[in-house]
Amino acid sequence: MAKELAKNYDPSTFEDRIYQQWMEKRCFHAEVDPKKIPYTIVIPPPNVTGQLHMGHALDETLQDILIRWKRMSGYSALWLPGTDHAAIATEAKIVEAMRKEGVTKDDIGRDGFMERAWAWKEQYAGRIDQQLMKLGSSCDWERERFTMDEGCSEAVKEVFVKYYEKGLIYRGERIINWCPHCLTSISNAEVTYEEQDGCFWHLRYPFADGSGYMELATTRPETLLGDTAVAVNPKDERYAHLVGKKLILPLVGREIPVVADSYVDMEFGTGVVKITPAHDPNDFMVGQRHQLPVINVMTDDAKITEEYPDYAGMDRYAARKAIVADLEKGGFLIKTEPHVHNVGTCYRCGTTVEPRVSLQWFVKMEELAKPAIAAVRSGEIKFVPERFNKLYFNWMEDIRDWCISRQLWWGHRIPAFYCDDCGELVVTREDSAVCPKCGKAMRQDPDTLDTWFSSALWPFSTLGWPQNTEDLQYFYPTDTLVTGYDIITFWVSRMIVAGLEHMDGVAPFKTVLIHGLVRDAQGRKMSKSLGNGIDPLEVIDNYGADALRFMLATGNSPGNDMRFIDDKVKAARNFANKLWNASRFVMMNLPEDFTFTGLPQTLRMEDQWIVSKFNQLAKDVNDNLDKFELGVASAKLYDFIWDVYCDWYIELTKSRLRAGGESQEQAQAVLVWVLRGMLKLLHPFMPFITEEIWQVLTNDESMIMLEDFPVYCEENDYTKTAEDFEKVIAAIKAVRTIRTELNVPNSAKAKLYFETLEVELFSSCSMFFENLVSASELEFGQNYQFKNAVTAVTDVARIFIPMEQLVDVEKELARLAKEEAKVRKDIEFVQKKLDNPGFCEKAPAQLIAAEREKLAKAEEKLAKVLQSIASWKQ
RNA sequence: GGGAGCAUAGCUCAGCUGGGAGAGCAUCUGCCUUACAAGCAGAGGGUCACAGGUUCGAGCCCUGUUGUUCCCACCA
Repeated sequence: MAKELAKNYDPSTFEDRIYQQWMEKRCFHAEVDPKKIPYTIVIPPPNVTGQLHMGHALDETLQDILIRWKRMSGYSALWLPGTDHAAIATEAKIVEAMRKEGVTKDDIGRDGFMERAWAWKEQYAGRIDQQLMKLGSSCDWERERFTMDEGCSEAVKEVFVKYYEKGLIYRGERIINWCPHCLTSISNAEVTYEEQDGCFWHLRYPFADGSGYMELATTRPETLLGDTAVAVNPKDERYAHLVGKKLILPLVGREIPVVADSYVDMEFGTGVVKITPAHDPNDFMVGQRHQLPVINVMTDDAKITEEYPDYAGMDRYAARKAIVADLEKGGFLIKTEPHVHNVGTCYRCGTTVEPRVSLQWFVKMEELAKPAIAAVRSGEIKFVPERFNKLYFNWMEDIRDWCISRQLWWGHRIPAFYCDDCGELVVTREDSAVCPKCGKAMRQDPDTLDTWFSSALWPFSTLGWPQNTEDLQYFYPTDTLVTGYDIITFWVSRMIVAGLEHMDGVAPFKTVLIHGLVRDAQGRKMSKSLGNGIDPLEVIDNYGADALRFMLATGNSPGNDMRFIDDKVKAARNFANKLWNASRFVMMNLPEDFTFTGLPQTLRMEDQWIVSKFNQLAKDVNDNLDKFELGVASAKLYDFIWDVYCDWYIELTKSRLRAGGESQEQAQAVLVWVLRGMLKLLHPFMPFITEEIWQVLTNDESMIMLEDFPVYCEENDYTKTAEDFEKVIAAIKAVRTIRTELNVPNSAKAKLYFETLEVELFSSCSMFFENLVSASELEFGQNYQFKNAVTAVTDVARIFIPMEQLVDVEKELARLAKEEAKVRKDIEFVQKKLDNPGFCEKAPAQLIAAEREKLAKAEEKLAKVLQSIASWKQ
């Protein structure tokens, strides 16, 4: 062989080189694998919160495994990378433009905005690229450049205008969280709730007709100024007769109605709620349902407006005091009691958030959601695992209109223009607009769109839509989406909606593979504030990309969270090391001029056994990948490579490799055949090491990445021989156990005496007993009578190992007694089952037959054990 | 308050449509057996959270309980 594997497995010596080769040979590009059957995979956008480094590694790994598998299986696999590469690019462009115009962060009024934006651009995006590379992700780089193009913005404008023209987008009032200190709106995620001590003021609101009053309680008496109704539950019999009556609002004197709304909790307080649509999100919704006026009583900095001279200019807390005092004076206050409640505060300055009505853009979701629900219900789109359907349906069936405007400085700007003179509104694809009424230049809406608005378009916007490109026609719909369950509602559902709406009712993908989150060793979410995030690049430096990939793919099931535990990566690295050394062993035992020509014409029993086992493995791996059971597939590979190939087959061939002649050549060919197959099956999971070994092993221009993926094939099925050979393995194990238990050193050879009907089988395998259990010789006979021999018993054989000097009679009898008890327990168990008439009547015939066979075997074994015991007692 | 997940060996987790509980790590015992001590050969270790139910048969299906995590909505 011209090349050799290094003595030690050190991924850092070849991972970068291998990746460069993939790039140079353009393995990631479509032309390598002509468009036969499209198979595209989607990747989720990197979340801008920037906490999911390891989450990314998981996404990328799972996708890449599927892609490599599909590609090797003869499909054209393509990975369209994340949208927010585009978002990040957009952000950076905006920042750049602002810099040019001399806009500073003071002008923007946002903490560290510039810094953050640039940090993302320069570090975050860059790190993602680095990570993709180090993980060996088979991303199509040319396509990625495309997503970073302006095409996305065009798609966004197109969709916005289309929705608007169809009446699916509207501008409306909505309650948002407003920070009176920072003078900005803040998103729900930026509100932190904390428990605060407050009061519960019980008030009475008199009826307009003077017929008494209604009692209610509030924690925010100052909002009374904006009350426009009082609500009770429609089922509440206490108040049913009062619905529709008018009340006089204390201190203000305004007439307000009593309305019935199911939002009211009958059990809580008096069951009566004052409704202040302008200053409470729930009240706002009640107000909408009952067409109540919205009366804003506060200014931007949370002071009472001019409309209420008595309190004008007072801070909300000062106003609260004044109003409570006035209520008491007027006899409207019944009582005050202490009350602890959750109050939203601004995460930045800690100021209590004031809900505030403002004009926002919305997408009407109800109609759009219907086909999206149907697509999942009909099975056109499948969630894996299926239980995530529920999450999706819960969200979609209870959907609210989607507020898409954000008061942020980055992102796609809303393509709406206002005329400052006449108030005219124009929505257009153009970058500027002139007022159609007064001909003046119009002002663009300063708000930007929710990130998910553009992300929702991702499956087609990245393919060139709204142009009807060749790529779009060919690659839409994509095939599989791989993402975490935490963004099903944000992203997945909206992609489905947008896909159906804009692509003639064709859903954007067929399968959504949902994975869990990667948590830290204590099971906590990785987060910046906790500082418990683990950097995948560091892990790769320590253990190699293959180890990280394998660890992420194995040992967990779809949709469940996993903990990141260093020892698990170490175990994966050890596995890689095992494969490395096994490969090295095989290559060391090949002649200089070895050429691989497939399996030899004739196969010995152990060859048929391994070939048959491998055949089954190929089937299992494919089947499980088909079901997206990546964890099962990788576990099967692990077991086969470590236990079957390394610990058994290689050991079995060692003597043949020394023997020379035909047997040696056969063994070499089979070793290489199985090794090549294993490497291919493992390649999606551990791309670097398999590629490196492959190239050294084949020593030609081929790349494993472009090889065909092994599949089950009929002619490699030797189930019968394999079963026979398992009997030999069982016997070897039995002898081994005994020798180890008795602490017999390997150097102590002993003759083995077999009592069995399978003389031919065992005698043909005598070599294995010599090599693996230090047998000096095998002898076959009947009714052996040994005074000082231990007995290894299997279903089909009794094997005597005479070693007088080493054997303690008492101990051996104890051991045999234990064995007897075990077998008897087995027999009893099966017997009980077979004695049960219900079992025999109702269980499948196949199972009953299997149980009978089991019983027969156990009884045979028992007889053998008893025989041994008897011989000792003589 | 609504919904969902999880509960299996000391630890981390598998266990696919119900047919005698598995892996890795850790522990114990032997091995430097010429690919591998990041290894080899063995061993011990589980009332599958608890209580009922369905079934010939339940870790798996149903009901309830407890603990735990997450998502959504948040109490005037």
